[in-house]
Amino acid sequence: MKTYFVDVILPLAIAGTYTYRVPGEMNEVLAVGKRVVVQFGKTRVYSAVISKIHQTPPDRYQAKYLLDILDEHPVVTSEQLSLWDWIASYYLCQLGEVMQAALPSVLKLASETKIIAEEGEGKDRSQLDDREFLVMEALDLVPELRVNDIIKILGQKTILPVLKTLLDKGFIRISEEVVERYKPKKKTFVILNPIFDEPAAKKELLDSLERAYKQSDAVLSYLQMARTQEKISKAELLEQSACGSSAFAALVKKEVFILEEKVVSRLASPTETFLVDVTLSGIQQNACDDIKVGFKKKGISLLHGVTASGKTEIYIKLIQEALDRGETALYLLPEIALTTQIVERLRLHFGSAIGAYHSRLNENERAEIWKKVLHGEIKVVLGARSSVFLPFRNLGLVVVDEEHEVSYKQFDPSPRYQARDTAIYLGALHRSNVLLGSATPSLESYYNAKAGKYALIKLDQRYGNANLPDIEIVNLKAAQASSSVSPYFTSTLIKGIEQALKKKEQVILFQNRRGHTPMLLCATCGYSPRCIHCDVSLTYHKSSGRLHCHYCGFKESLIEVCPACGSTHIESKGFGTQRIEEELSMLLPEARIGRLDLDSTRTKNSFEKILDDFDEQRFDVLIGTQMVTKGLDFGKVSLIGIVNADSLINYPDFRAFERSFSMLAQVGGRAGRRDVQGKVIIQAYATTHRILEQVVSHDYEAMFQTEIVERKKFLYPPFFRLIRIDVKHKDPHLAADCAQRFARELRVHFGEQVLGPEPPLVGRIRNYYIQSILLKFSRASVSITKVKEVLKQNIVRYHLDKLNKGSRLTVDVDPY
DNA sequence: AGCACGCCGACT
DNA sequence: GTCGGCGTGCTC
Repeated sequence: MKTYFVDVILPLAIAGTYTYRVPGEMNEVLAVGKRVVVQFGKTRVYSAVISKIHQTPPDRYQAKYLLDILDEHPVVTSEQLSLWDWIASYYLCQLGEVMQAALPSVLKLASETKIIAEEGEGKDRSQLDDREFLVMEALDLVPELRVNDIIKILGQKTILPVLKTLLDKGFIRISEEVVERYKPKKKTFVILNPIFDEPAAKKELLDSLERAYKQSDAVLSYLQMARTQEKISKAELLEQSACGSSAFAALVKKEVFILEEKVVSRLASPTETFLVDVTLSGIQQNACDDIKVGFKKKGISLLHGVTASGKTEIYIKLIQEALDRGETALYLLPEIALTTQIVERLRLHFGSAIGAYHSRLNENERAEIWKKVLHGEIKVVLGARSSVFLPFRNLGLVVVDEEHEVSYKQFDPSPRYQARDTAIYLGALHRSNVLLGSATPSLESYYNAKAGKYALIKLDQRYGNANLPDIEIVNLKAAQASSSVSPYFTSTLIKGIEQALKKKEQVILFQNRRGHTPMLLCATCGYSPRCIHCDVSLTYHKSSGRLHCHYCGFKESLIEVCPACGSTHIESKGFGTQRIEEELSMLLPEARIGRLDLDSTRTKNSFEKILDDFDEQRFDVLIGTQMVTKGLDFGKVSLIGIVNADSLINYPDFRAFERSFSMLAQVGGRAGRRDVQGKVIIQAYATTHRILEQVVSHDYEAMFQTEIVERKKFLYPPFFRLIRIDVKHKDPHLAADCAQRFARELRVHFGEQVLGPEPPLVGRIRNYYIQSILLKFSRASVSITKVKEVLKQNIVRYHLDKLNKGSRLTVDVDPY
């Protein structure tokens, strides 16, 4: 018999794979992509994924045996394993971290250590001490104990020495059991015993129940329900009839009803496929044809279509065509754009073939989607960032909508992957077509398209010929004048809101800052309250009446008196959505106002609730952060107000102008859909800023041309690749020392391409001081694979150096 | 990531 | 003295 070994990926942030020996009896069922149970270290048991099967025994150590194989069929496909490999090497992270991000945690398993009394009665317990005796006594009562139970019994935390001696003396046994946490949801269904099928038998039954009112009602309700539905669940029947659970139990005992347990789906019951044919307008059809030509020529097409130009219909058409060819499709959207609106719209076309995958699903729902995609029951995935990790088969089309969205980049935790770029790689793996879509493409993608890497398709007419909104810029200086009613609102914006309300139209106000007052400042000494864990000033939140840190969540009560100088003269600087809401309700008391930001959408369905209420005009003005910019389609919005555009433009980041343009263009696009001519009012101090001018003239091309020149001049993407390395330490000096040393080390290889270290904008988060090193490599002249190889070696060496202990390194490839 | 091992302060 | 604190190093 052959002896096999397997390399497995563990769900840990550990370098490389680990090799285990396969017990002969498992040889037959071995397969790459199956989950296995392995012991790792002395006590821990994990579920790992087989990445390779071979016959080479490791020479440096004795491999442990696999404990078990969990799956009958692989749950991870070979394409997924290739994708994991690519992510780990491209984004410089561990395979195990990718696995963590990819697999729903239900498919990873929990190990539970159980303690069982060793067989063999009558052992002499007199040699045991009190603690050991207590454990044994507890084991007399229950067959097994878990570590946590023993901690409770003994009332102390370190119980392992106790267990160890018990183990050595042969009193107990330890069983590591891996528990599969995914439990299919089961429902109990009721069937009337077939012996009552005949009408005569039914009558007899009901007669016999004449005196049992509740029981007869249950039967009658059942018969009525059976007319309209195929299956009747116990819960439904009990709800419909006057029958209580004891009366019901009696019927079951008499075998009038027969119970049946069935596995049901946790996912909302899908409506059947409608197969509504999408009819595209002539312009849409042309774009669609061009996209397909682009697929043939380049494999990737970029659809640059202005807001409301009907991109979604084109996506639906292309997805339908992929399905007709027997292929599957992935439709990626940013998290906040994934509303029930869009899911329902696609469900109308694709019925049960569609599955939505996003952060609001619970773990069991995720696992269910995973399995359905794997088995081909779901053919279209509509999902956020992490849906690139699903086990697609025969993937024919990948659509990345709003491809410019920065939220496609995961920042924390590792893997710090860019889902758009990962989707492109995924597409290449499956040889599927990739379509990127946006009203304001990222400079990177647009540059790639212009350079001939992607096909470029434009759609510059709004659907149904709706006009582009009229954009006006007003100077905030006017609001600062003494005669003004408010420092935040110009009279132009206030009048605009009043007019819209008069016409029963709706208004969206955009302020890219949550909270109430971002900064409090003592007018006497200049003191401002800061977070005790991070280097940021605290934001006042009116709802809680406290000061919040937006980085670590720290909260502190509001100060009335300056703790530094005792002055009571404390001024507020800056303003967030809460302040705008407050101010507006004073200026226009009759307006009904709603707010959409991270704070108002904390609870499960609040996001959808606010949007629904707004859509049904239960309030007139929606104030929000960038959440309001995403793919929402409200027919009655005629005015969009940007409360302060400077805060966007002045953000210290090389993408600030690009991001400002797309945000403003996107918010603006919410105005005047369908039949209303939209208006956008932008308030700013820097009214002549070129970005604002480009927004007014809806001139993406001009924005692209000016920005791309800057990017080239200052060595930024798309011409240069960036890698950001953060060195973190609890001690500020050691953070600086470690970073300096590492930068010096890197300069040996990369010279001038290494910038820094320097403290980032927020120099301390959660009590860790940060120093950033930035690497810039020319795309044209540097092999990034080689760079990453060298970088990897240096990172390994960094961790070996004793001088660096206590510090942490994070690497962010293509940072945003 | 855990968890053992090891070395140090503060209490039954 | 031991308990339990955290720092360090290893896991096929």
